[in-house]
Amino acid sequence: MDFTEVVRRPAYEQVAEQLREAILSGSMPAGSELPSERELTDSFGVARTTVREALRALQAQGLAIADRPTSPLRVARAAELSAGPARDAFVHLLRLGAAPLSDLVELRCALEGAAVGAAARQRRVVLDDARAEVEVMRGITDDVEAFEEADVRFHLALVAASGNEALHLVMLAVREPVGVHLLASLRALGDPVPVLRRLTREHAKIVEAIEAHDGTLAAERVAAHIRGLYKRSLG
Amino acid sequence: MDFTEVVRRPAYEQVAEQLREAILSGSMPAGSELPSERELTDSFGVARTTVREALRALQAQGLAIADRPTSPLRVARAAELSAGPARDAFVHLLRLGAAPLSDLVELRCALEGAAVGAAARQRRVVLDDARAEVEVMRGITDDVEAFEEADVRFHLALVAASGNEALHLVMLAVREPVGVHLLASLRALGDPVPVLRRLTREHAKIVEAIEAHDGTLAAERVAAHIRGLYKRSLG
DNA sequence: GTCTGGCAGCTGGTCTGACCAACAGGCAAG
DNA sequence: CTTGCCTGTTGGTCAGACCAGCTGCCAGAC
Repeated sequence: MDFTEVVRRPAYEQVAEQLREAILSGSMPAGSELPSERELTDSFGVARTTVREALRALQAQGLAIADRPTSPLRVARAAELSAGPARDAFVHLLRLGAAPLSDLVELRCALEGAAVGAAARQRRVVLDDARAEVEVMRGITDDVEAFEEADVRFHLALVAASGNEALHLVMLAVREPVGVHLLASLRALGDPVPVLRRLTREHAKIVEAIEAHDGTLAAERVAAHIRGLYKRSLG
Repeated sequence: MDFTEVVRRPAYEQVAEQLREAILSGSMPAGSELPSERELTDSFGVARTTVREALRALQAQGLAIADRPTSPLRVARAAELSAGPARDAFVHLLRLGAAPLSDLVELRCALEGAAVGAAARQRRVVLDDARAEVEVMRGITDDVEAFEEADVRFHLALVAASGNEALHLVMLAVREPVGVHLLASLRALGDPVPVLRRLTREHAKIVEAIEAHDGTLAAERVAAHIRGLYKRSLG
């Protein structure tokens, strides 16, 4: 006889599973409201506490969203999913992974290199946001905090221009821990002005390469730019 | 007067937030057990139902894990995060249509390209695992399932050879959602034998390039290999 | 001595029933 | 037509209870 191990799945998990499948399969349209907790209690034949635990799980995964507290949950739309918990998953991953800064920088180079390559391949690239941030940076002289913020927006705009949501997601997650170190490096500079000027020029050059649809050149420039940024931190 | 909107955060969310921060900050080491629900009830001064809702959220995010049902929760390890919620995030993204498969393939190219590049730069590369998998694939004729499994191990070995933990973690998450489509493509083949042969040769060529410390060539070969794999799926 | 059985005290899983605050709608008095 | 109240619904929270499964201890049987 070969017996098979007994499986015990908690009720809240089964409830969550069914709801999850209903959402992902599209039988509950994005944006529509979920049934009230008391209704679900009847539908599944479990107590409200059980239903609530299932809902908390769905909420944490970003498949269900509460616009305001105390308002009924809605099925998440695609865009909301990537903006919220999906990004958190990678933020948590990188924080718990405790990867050294050099690894994160390497990862960032790979992501952004691929992003600008993809952006350059597009027939019509939307780079308005990126260009706008370059202008912002041109207007900054020695305010490293403001510069760093513009820098974040610039690089995210680059990745957004690629139109690749997966790249964008991971980029969002990796940008944060790495940005902290950048800011520290900039702050440690005696005279930040020439450095900020140089970085701004590099940004402009990257945009130029993408506009010229030269993906290889753009990728090279991005990689050089990023590695240069963290050279000091990495020693 | 400029008033600021009143913020109301549910108790379960605040409990989850505190626990999450404790986990991510490392004050609860990975693998260690969380306090029992009744202890947390006392610590936070809330009812057990509230604590449980917070725990369900952490569990859904993958930060807390129950080995068996009815066993106390433990703090997750990084690898478990990439295998769990981060992977699910991609799966949900795909199913909800927030990102096409081609985006994930593109991401995978970027990650693996960077990985083999980094591996080639190392003075002494450890490619034994990758080579072993190539041998396994050489021994397979038409068993696509076994081939796919060896393929997974091969590509993970490549990324592991780069020594970059961040790349590895993200790769773990993206590999499976993408692998499902690969398997479907292979199954759809009338005669898989010549295809598997070709893929095996490509794998061997990639290993060769890394051993020759030619990162550029290795990256090119990896990218071509991966894109070729999914050409059918992408149409 | 070792092994067995059973008890006691944990844990998580679930339920019941209750109360409150916030919101939406209807309805009546101004 | 507005104001204001009343009511029913929703989510948020609580207290208390019970069960099932696990763990460790200890006494009795061999």
